[in-house]
Amino acid sequence: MNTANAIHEKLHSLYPEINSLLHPISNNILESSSLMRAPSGTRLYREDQRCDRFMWLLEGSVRVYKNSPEGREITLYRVNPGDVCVLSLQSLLCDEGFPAEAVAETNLAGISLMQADFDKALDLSNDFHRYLLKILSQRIGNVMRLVSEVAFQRLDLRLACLMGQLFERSKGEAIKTTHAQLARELGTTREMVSRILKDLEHQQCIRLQRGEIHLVSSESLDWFSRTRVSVHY
Amino acid sequence: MNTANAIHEKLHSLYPEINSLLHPISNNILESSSLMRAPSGTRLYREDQRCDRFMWLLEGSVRVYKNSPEGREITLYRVNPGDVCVLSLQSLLCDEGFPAEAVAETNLAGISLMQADFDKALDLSNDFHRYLLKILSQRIGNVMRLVSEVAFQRLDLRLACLMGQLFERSKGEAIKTTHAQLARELGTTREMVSRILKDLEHQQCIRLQRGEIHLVSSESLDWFSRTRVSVHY
DNA sequence: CAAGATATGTACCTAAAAGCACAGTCATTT
DNA sequence: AAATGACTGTGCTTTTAGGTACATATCTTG
Repeated sequence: MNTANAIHEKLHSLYPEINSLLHPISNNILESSSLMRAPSGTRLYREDQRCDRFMWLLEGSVRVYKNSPEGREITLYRVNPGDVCVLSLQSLLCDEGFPAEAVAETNLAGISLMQADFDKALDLSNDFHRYLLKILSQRIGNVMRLVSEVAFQRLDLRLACLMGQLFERSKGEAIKTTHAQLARELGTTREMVSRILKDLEHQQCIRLQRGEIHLVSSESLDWFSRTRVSVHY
Repeated sequence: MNTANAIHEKLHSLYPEINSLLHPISNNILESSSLMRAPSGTRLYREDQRCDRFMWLLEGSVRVYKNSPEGREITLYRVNPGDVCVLSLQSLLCDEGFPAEAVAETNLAGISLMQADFDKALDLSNDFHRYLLKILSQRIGNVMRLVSEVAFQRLDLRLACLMGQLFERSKGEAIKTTHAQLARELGTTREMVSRILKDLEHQQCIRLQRGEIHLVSSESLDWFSRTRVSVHY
């Protein structure tokens, strides 16, 4: 396939750290792969849908979440560049449909393999399936952490922790998001988020503006989220 | 190792369905494996502990759960015969400790491999690592379902659903358990379970006795738990 | 059987989360 | 600048879950 070289280069430039891992198999994989692109907002999977392709994300970010009957949502995790899409794996390996929904948060680029090619790649390289096992294991650990957070942690702590992570990511720059978006992360309602944020503002942790949240005191914010473990992002 | 044949026979007699899967590798694996036994109640892993062995369960059942700071617990899933211990995998593959606790609910028997032997087995058989990928994928799907249940479902529904599964298992025979045990399944308190059960008794779904719960009307019970998906057991 | 230990029932209270209703506020488009 | 739509703030109510504190019941074991 004539795009193989381009993909190859992209992969290697973006993820030097997995170069060595991929090296022995990349040529074989890429020969039968194709570059996929999808615009921001694309619904990649719906609940219980089957899927017949294996996806390896190169660029962008995918949000994987669950819906509630009442119309709420909770984010389970994100797929970031270098990550394999755990969900497509499940669909390929088990005979079950998809256990969640997935949507592109940004424009995406990725490698896509047909089932047969995926099988071939899997058999070709020990490093490749070892990589998959590792990704899956990590994911499972994170989802298990999420269970215990949802079951045992108060909402204000979970929100404070989430913001702590976002601020860490942005290096203290203002977070650009809405209350409704944060609610969809945590599986709660917009009102609850508004209330808690207002509270945190009164406590001099943050400053609120339409569409963004500014960090005022990371110490005060940490006061809440300490003892918490990373799940989101 | 001289126990290899015994293990081999046990494996094949207990799990004829995975015979074909194991066949090409079982001899290689079993040569370096050892049969492990543990009495009911053994704590197999503690949170954040590392582990250096790969476990394959032959007999018994392991409960994997999380603790809350307030002393509550929630069951994440169970490891049943034929299942590989996902947790030990994570510990072996990632550099992280264990994300949960695990305890033997019954007497256990299983195959145990040292890290090096596990690696060898992994490289030897495509079927073996494919099997692992499948188990991990299924597990992840179940844990994701659990997240959405905990986040979105009312406690009485979750409890009714859990009992529905237990009664299905027991074919309608009385469930032998205590309210406190059920609370530990669901991540709630004993009092809540007592209250909800009493409620269900008043609604002619069940009949309560010390240490056991009798099914009165599976229809009434289903009235609650319909639309739910299996997570426990 | 007496004495623990374990299991259950429940009245009462508090707190967390959600739901509702609506009033503002800001930004973009026409 | 008026209109529209997205976003935010908040008072009020209700629901759900949890916590306390006992009372009672049932098992087990010496």
